[in-house]
Amino acid sequence: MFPPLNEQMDLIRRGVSEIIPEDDLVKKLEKSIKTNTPLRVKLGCDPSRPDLHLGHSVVLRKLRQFQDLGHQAILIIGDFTGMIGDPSGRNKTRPSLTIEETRLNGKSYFEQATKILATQGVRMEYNSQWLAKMNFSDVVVLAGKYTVARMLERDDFTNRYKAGEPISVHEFLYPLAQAMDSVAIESDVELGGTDQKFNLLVGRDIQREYGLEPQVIVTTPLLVGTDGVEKMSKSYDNYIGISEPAREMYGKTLRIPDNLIYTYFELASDVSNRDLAEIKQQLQDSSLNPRDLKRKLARTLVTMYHNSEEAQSAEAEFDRIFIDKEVPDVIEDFVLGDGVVETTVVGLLAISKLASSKSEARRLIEQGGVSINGERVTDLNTAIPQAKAFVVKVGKRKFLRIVQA
RNA sequence: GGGCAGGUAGCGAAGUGGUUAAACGCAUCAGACUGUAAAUCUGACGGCUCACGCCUUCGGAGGUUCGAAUCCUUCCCUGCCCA
Repeated sequence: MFPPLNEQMDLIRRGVSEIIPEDDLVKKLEKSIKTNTPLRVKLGCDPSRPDLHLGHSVVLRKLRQFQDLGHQAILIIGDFTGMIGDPSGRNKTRPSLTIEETRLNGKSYFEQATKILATQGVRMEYNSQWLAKMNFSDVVVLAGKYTVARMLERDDFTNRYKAGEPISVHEFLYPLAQAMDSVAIESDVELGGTDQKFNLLVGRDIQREYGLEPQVIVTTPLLVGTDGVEKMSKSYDNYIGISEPAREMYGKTLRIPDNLIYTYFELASDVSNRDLAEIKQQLQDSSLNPRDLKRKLARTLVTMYHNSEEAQSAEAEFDRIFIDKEVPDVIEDFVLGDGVVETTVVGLLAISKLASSKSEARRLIEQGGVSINGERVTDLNTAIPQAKAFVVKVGKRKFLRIVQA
């Protein structure tokens, strides 16, 4: 039923940052093969941000590999923890979510995750199932199993503490709550990004405290965002969402810095190791224009999350707009109603939301960022054309067809 | 409980009575250059106005003053130290 140990280890090791401890994983796999029992592989999901991007895909793809090897994937939707808020400290007061919201987000998360996972084999659990049932004495007992000094080992806490930034007491409860998830489902392996290492390790300790065999932790590298600096994250707006339209996905991919090309192929795509080596070679000896590799990457990603026809069409569209400087084949319409009294382009940009205010609209025109039917608007007083329909372009890639009623 | 230091635009950070819509950096946006990218350069970066200008901002609320981000009162929040 299960592939041989070496084969499993080869696949699991690929593209991971750390396996802690690797020996234990070997033992667990051996036992799994011997007893013909799949390992329970856990991945925690934060339902407060239900939009998955390529950064999430790295660890999800790792989970998928475990599935492919015959193991049991368990997605934990952190609805309980999501209700309390986020401990990362970066987003100060994230509004607490209601049960309904977390459920909804959890569902959406699952739907997106199944673009990567093998749907039929996934088990999904909401952690409120067990966390919400704990009473205060349960929590006290749990909290008694860990020390403040050990909590402060976490990078995030240490840094904030040294920087004099606030750390709320309940934040210490997060790793513990997450650890209880591992206790509840008796996970054999827990996956996470490298930034989750501390939390995952706490899971081992707490499982041991509750008389369980500690889970093995497998961390995957954090994918750098399209800015080439920060980790990919929605709050930095440097992400490529896996549910984005093909054209968005294609365009965003083509805009990543060159030095990310290899990493994206390695962590976010399915290209074989041999192809990876070739790509690395081509990037090093410049035998191929990086642009061509980037186009290949973009096609690959769009194909993964959509299909090859969409990828072709996205590429054609991109060339049309940015190379041939033409108008996209599909442009959203904006209907100017009868009651609208706007007569200048400035007003038009503002009401059509192409600019956030009239001031910004003026700014855009002054800086040469606005054109109508391909002609750059240079005068702030330019009136709206009389034509029934015309195309307004703002910046490099915002288009809108204005239709006059 | 006591003492001290703070809360300024998306972020970081100047500014301690008028010439400050508020230096500077980052981020962002537009333009040039390119490969569409990076790097670089230029410009913009609260709102309303063609413009002179006007209006709203410096944790909240009051107050002093011709005039406050800057002074006073009070409330809220954060960090540090002492107990």
